[in-house]
Amino acid sequence: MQANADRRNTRPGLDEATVIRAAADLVDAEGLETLNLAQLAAKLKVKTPSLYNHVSGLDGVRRGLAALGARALGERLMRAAVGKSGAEGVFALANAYRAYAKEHPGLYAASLRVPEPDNTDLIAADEEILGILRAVLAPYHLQGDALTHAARALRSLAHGFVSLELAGGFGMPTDLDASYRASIRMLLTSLEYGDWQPEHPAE
Amino acid sequence: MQANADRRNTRPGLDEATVIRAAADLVDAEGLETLNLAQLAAKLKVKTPSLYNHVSGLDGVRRGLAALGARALGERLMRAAVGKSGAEGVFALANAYRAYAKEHPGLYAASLRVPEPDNTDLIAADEEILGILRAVLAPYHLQGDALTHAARALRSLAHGFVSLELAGGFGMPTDLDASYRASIRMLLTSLEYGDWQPEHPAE
DNA sequence: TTGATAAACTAATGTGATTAGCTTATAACT
DNA sequence: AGTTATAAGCTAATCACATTAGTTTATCAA
Repeated sequence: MQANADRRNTRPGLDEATVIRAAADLVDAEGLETLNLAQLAAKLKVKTPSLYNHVSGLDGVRRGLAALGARALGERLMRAAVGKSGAEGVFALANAYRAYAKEHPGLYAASLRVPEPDNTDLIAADEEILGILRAVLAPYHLQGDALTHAARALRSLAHGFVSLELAGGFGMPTDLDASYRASIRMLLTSLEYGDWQPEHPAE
Repeated sequence: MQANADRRNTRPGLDEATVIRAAADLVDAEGLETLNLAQLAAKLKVKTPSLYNHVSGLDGVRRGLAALGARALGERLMRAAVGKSGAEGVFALANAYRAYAKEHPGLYAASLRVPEPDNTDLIAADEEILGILRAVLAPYHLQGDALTHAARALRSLAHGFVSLELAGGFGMPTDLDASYRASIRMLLTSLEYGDWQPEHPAE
């Protein structure tokens, strides 16, 4: 029973994590939409039905990708933001967000699906991302719901920019790095200026 | 030749616009991902292969949806922004953007695909949207690339917020309308404050 | 009335997901 | 060492859907 606690399985067998990781490589290289089990099985040197021993079909793979993608993004943001505060922290966060999405476009897209209530991994990872944003914004001493509003604005801006960039939605050739920097700076200016809140903090 | 100019065709025949419109209804009701030709054909009381007389398969439908969606969004924005300027115009635009995306989630999502160079309708519609944004931001007298940066920031914020909202990406229950309003106001505050530009306008 | 055209249809093919049921390597236990 | 249960793999079959080929037929122009 507990004999297997300290030993690697010698069978060339797969497990769920391996399948999901392989799928992640595929979607980053080929796109999320064209993901299919035949290609995934071939990459793992296995026949398609064998995958069902480890994941619940194609949708199970997608659920796993969502959780993995959100977790990886969270780790990346955490690493970028640790030890930084204020404007420096916000810029570091925003740059890490964009860099991650561009390095892992398929996995990033996969993480944006509506979370099923039973996908607790995904939900937890989403909450951690939100927590990091809030932590970086903490120095601005936002009152009440203002911190939530600001965190949502920052996430929306980062996600929206990257998502439009990847979708080719910015027609013009004007430098995208400069636009992103400027966009983040606009948000920061408001936070520093402090006068954007409708219901002004009581005191 | 010109005998048909003033008369409706009595055959129950379809045309491309009718097919795309029916597809638009479907994707708004059922989602973009699950769109399929069998369902679309059934809705039009026709067998699946008959659709190929009017559109180039499923991908042709998707291309048509992208163009229709972008055009409809542009019209909506235009109607919302006409006659308004400054902060009022920006809010009207942002609210119209969000309302449109929530009323037509499938069509909105369809409009975000990477535009093929030959999809001139889509490209033109995208440019018109950008033009409306720039027009509404004109009163802020932004110099050089700053107008482009601001337009991109506004689009990114609106798209990002709505897209995350539709994807269930905001876990918390805090009022979404208030967050959206606050996010837009942050952008506006920067525009009015004016001090967010790195390369400050020369004069 | 007749012939051309376009739009519909049926039939067939291919890809991909999924399920059922069989086979066998591995690990636990004698 | 031998036995057995389990889990992981496999083949075969089914179903849904997209797409193409080839046929039929309604409409329009002569």
